[in-house]
Amino acid sequence: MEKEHTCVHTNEENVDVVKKVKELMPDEELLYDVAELFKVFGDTTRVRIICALFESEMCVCEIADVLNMTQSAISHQLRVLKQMKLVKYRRDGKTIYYSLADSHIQTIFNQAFEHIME
Amino acid sequence: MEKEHTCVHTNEENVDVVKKVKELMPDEELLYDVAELFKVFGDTTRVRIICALFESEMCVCEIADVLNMTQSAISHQLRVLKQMKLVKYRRDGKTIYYSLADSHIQTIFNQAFEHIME
DNA sequence: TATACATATGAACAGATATTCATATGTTCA
DNA sequence: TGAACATATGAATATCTGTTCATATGTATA
Repeated sequence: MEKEHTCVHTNEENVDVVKKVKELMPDEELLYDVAELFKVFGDTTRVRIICALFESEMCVCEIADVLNMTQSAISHQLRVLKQMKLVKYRRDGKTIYYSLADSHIQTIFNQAFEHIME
Repeated sequence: MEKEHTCVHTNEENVDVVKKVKELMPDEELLYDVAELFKVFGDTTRVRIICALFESEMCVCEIADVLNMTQSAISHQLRVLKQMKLVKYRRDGKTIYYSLADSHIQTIFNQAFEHIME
């Protein structure tokens, strides 16, 4: 059984609008994943890490230096970025170099910058 | 005075990398604003609202119906979207119709979908 | 193999945030 | 003007999340 409508409005002619939009909505799972992805972008530290990596691949301690933050804090955030497949890494001796994994990221950020500029 | 370096690494030849990236980083304020914008996208309810509005302008109660949520919850989130200038609205009698304010939003979401699809 | 270096991780605390409930504001129409 | 409808909002609560601190893991070198 359906939940009752929130207003009279949707009980009349516009029922089809609601119905149509419901049908056109992407899968719940995809919507959830999108929100999860943006959640990762929704933190100043991670945004700064990503913007730093736009310029050059770097090791954890270099990133920490650029952002003037703790190695631990950076490492925790890199883990999040790694889980989301937003960064990749390569090992060179003791050092691990991180870089961006995906070209979509740049596009997304550019659009975000443009939205803010307006 | 500068904070000490996190590792030996950055005390040697790569100091310039750190220095160069530091210079190229966007302003702190812009980075903060970007994070704030993505924070807004980082919630399932708001993502669902936005995706619903991709299809058609709707009033608050219609959105509530589409998402099967409380009018109050939707109204709170619309306020957030309004503050970020992501939605605009028009009044028609008692009813207020919301729609998306910006074409960048669609681009950002499309790129996000593409990233997830991979 | 012992030591130093680079990175990762677990637990804990503090701060942020989404929903609910109750109610206020604003609009239409009889 | 009063009743009904549509939307907005304040306070409270429960949940989530980022940093710190301590420490563990992994690698190179003397």
